[in-house]
Amino acid sequence: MNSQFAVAVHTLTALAVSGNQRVTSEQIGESVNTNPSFIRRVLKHLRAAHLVTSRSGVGGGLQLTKAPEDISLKMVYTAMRTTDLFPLHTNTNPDCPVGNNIAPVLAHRFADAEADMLESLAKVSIADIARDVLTRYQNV
Amino acid sequence: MNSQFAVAVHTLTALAVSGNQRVTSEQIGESVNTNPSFIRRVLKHLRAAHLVTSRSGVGGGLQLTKAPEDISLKMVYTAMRTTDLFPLHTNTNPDCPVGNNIAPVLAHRFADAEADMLESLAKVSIADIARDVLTRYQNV
DNA sequence: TTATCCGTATCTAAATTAGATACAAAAGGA
DNA sequence: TCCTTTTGTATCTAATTTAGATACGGATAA
Repeated sequence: MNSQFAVAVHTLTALAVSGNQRVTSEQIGESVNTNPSFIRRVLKHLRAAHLVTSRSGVGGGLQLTKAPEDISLKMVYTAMRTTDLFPLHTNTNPDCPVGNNIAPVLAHRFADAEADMLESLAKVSIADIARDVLTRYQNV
Repeated sequence: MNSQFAVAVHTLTALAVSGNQRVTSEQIGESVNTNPSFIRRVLKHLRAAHLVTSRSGVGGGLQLTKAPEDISLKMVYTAMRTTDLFPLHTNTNPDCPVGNNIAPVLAHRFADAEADMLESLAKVSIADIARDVLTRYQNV
């Protein structure tokens, strides 16, 4: 169960809710209920995608590089993505008409489905998530 | 790498290409390049979804229950699905506004994205895959 | 100079995945 | 009736993935 995409969204949402205050990976870890090291491993991807910046030392921590409205879940998914959404089987039999040709056919169709999924994620921003979370919080 | 969805599509495509002839799990296993037992584990899901029937003994094997045009990749995905497309992290901190409310918010948004992905898969049938495979085969 | 905090590496335990084998039961043919 | 084929399922193992845990050098500010 690879929950890193969910953890990444959680992290960015926590940053959004915190306004412009710096937040440490330890604080995020407390909210996610995991260790700071795991959070920092997730942050590695978010930093590479220029969604957050981080600073060492006293008063350091994390900050969003853009407004929450300008960070879509598509950006987050793309940043965190390490494997295919629909993994292919490999080493199919080249002596079989199906085995020899199925891989590129599936790759193409699966890519289409993944692209459609990304379009769906593109419509949701971290600001949307933060608003949903805060609305739920205030209604309890 | 959970390739069972790909293997399931491969299996159904092989059945479609074989017309109405019965095919054994050993033959499918040769095409996929895996052991018959694994194929039969995949078939368990396809049988439960009424996409194939199987018969023991001499001349036994597998058969589609519908025309390939009437089997969508959405049906196959749904049949094979055992885990969420976007796994959630659990045990988030209930004392944090974000930790206490993020799970249902993400579940809702992720479900939307998964539904859009399924709509995409619904547009592709096993007949489409079989046609693509045979076209590729004949053009080599 | 000291206390934080990040970035990264490493180790471990748990879970998942698929390969391999085995065998009872079903089903058809001799 | 007996034999062969094939399924359905169980079990075991090895490889891989995932996340928890710890550690530590380097950056940063007080």
